[in-house]
Amino acid sequence: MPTSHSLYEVFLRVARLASFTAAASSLGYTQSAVSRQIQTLEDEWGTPLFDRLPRGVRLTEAGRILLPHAEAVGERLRTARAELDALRTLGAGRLRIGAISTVDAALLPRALAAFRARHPGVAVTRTEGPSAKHLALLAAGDLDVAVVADTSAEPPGGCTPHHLLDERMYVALPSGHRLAGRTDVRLAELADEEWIAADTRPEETLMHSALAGGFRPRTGFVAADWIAKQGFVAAGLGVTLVPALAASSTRADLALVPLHPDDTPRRRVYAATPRGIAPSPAALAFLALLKEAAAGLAS
Amino acid sequence: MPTSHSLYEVFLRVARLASFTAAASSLGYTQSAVSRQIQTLEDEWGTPLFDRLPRGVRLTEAGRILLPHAEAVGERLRTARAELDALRTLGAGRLRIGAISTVDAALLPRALAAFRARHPGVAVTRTEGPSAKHLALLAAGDLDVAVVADTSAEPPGGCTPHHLLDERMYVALPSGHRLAGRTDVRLAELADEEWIAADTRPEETLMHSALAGGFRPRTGFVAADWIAKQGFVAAGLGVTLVPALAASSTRADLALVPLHPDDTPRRRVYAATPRGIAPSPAALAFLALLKEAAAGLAS
DNA sequence: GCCGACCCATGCGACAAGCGAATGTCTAGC
DNA sequence: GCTAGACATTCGCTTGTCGCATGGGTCGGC
Repeated sequence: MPTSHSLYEVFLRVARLASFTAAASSLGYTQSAVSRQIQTLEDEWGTPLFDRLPRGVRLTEAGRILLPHAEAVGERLRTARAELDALRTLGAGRLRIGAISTVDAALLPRALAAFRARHPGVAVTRTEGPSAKHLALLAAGDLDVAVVADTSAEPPGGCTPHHLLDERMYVALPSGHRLAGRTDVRLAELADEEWIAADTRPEETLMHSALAGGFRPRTGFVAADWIAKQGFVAAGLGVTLVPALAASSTRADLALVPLHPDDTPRRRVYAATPRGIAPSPAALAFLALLKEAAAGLAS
Repeated sequence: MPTSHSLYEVFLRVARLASFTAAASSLGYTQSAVSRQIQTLEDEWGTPLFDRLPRGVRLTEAGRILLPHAEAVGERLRTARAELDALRTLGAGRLRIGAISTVDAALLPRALAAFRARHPGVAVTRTEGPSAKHLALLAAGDLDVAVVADTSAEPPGGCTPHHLLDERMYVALPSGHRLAGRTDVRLAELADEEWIAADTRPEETLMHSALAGGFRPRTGFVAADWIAKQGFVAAGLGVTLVPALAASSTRADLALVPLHPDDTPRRRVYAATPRGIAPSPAALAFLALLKEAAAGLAS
């Protein structure tokens, strides 16, 4: 409720105390102020609300009709205040998260578990998909937080990035591959391989950061799904890139060889929030937990 | 609803139109006024309610929470307005009537019937009893209209009188009484009779206006109820006064002889309303119907 | 790539509303 | 009749609110 009492609060107090003077001192006003506030209210409603008696006031018929409505209004505003307080203290509200699938291995579940434990009142929804789609949803206001990686060189237009971690990249090879035992590998050594990628255009895939070095992969099969990619590689149909976050959840019959650090920059994984508008309390809290989880994974 | 739009109406309009500028022109304000009104509201609630976008505004989480409450408040006030309008046009409200029993013969029923026919929405309650009791109820605010007669000399303190009619008085005699056939009768001729009255003190009874002439009645049996009085008179136990309004509902074995006009002033029957406070619309309408009914009876 | 259109925020001056203090008016009770 | 209590009213003054004009920012067209 507003700190300066509304006309209806004054009305309710006067009705309860049956006196302008008592209501005034009870609300910290002078009697003349209350007198004029009630008069204002009576002008607004076009009818007297109180009978003025020599020993105080009494509700008129019209005032008696208005009374329950004024009480209901006050009650409504009090309820709204309570709900907004709950929102502020993360006892209520909603949080719409979008994330790319590779962060689902450990980063996102960890942050989500912590968030739900601390703020069970917040309704969390989560969507999965590529980075570009989530950034678009974010800009349209249909998402509160997006956890994405810079796959293409696009800067986060319309979004504020919050860096989480840089992850190195691995190459997934069939277990019998000639390079399977290496401690690291250069892209040049893989120039003859066929690559399993999510898109025919390498700019749209995990390869994009490698393109700067002049490397042009030969795209073989196209598979967006993670399981499918692994299947193709295991069957000896090609090789593919694996970000570090997904390394722990690769099938056992694949060999993961780290890419040489000079060949490709680490992939930046970050959370994005809409730019220009203040993140909700829930989004801020979730961001903090994400950074915590990222720090835990990096160590 | 107030003619100057409340902050909540502005809030609702902005939420609906998703634009300060559109809401402003829609409400007859300038954009800056709406901007600052929303800002005031946000200060009051301690949280932003709208995200400012380049192409308008959008509700924040907090605004989305507040929205249904603001709508409910507006709806409540609209309902209250409708009910007060109904009260003004006599489509609702209540009317508490008090009346002495003699007006129940014709005056009150006639007015009541007309009132209920015209204003069926008004809840009418009615109490019966002596004039003094009703005037007290009126002053205490427990009655809207009292239909009374000036039995004792008391002036209507704290009440505004509305004259209805002056009625002449009759003497009720046993049918075999020596004066039963007269066209009128003087009090002096009844000096030896025993009087049936509502009280041992003649000042409190119908006799009071006759006391001014020096007449001192001999009070016999005391009976407040009208049926009882008639019974005593019919049994030859005394005589009693009958006001004109009750004349038509006397039992057939009594003789009614008009009192000589010089002996007693006509009894004033009037409706009283609380003094100093405005009568409700229902009370005013009922007063008018009472006067109509009184005029009809007088003719 | 620059410019104009659109939208919201803000500074400014003017006006009106709201406040407190003091005074007036009415009623009840002694 | 006079005092006490309660609401109405008057008077200055503070405060808030409005309209107008301006500034900052983004989006779309040339």
